[in-house]
Amino acid sequence: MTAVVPSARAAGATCCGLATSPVTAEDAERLARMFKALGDPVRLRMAAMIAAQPELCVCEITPAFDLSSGTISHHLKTLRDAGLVDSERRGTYVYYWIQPEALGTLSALLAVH
Amino acid sequence: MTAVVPSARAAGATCCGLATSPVTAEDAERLARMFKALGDPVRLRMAAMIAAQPELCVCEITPAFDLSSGTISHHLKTLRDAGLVDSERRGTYVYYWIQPEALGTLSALLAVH
DNA sequence: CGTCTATCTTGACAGATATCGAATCAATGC
DNA sequence: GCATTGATTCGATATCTGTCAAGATAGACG
Repeated sequence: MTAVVPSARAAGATCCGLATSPVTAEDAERLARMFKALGDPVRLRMAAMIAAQPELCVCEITPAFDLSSGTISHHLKTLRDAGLVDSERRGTYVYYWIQPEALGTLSALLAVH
Repeated sequence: MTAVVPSARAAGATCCGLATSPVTAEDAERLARMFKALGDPVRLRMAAMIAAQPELCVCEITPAFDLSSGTISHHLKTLRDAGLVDSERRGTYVYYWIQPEALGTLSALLAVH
């Protein structure tokens, strides 16, 4: 509770996509699920790793964390269920990649304008 | 697990700020807390309401939800602790406003480029 | 000061979540 | 077919979270 008055507030301006998008109760459910998926440090780092490559094998994600393979799978499923990534098995390995549209939706929602 | 190959993947390109930002374990903690704060439908709608106004009285937020005032306070505190909003008491009422820089940080992180 | 109103805090609790280890499933290769 | 390796699913558990009801605070105003 600082006493500082942010510029956007002083200017009387609204700040971002959030302000103008129709965030109905249903929209909120779907969007909140995406934000929630990014709302865990492990999943956020996973998403960052995946976003940095065209696609990434689970076998490369697993050793980057000090977690059981079951837990890794669980987190990846959460990201996939939220629509932030998609995956495909190719032979022995499973590959994950980012869904840029989903990230773009969230980015636009938060973008200051 | 669709068989569709997203364009960004086919192009072999990375997709967003997430891909290039140094998301260390500490960064991830702080950023994940912000995403987590938006990861609840009630809080996301609250943030949207607040973002749509220069500032907003709790007395206007409360009646928009079918929740006890205690729960409303709890959610607002979560948003404030994450750095997404700030607040100030002015006489009888408490006003909340958005912290645009925080939203901007998250937006940039997800922005496709 | 006492009371009323708005907001926040506390205590309790049901339901969700992160995690592990074990079991299962999918491909590969012998 | 069987054993091996990579990944997911399942069962159990400890912790976290959203919620309410009740109590505590902060101002406003007689």
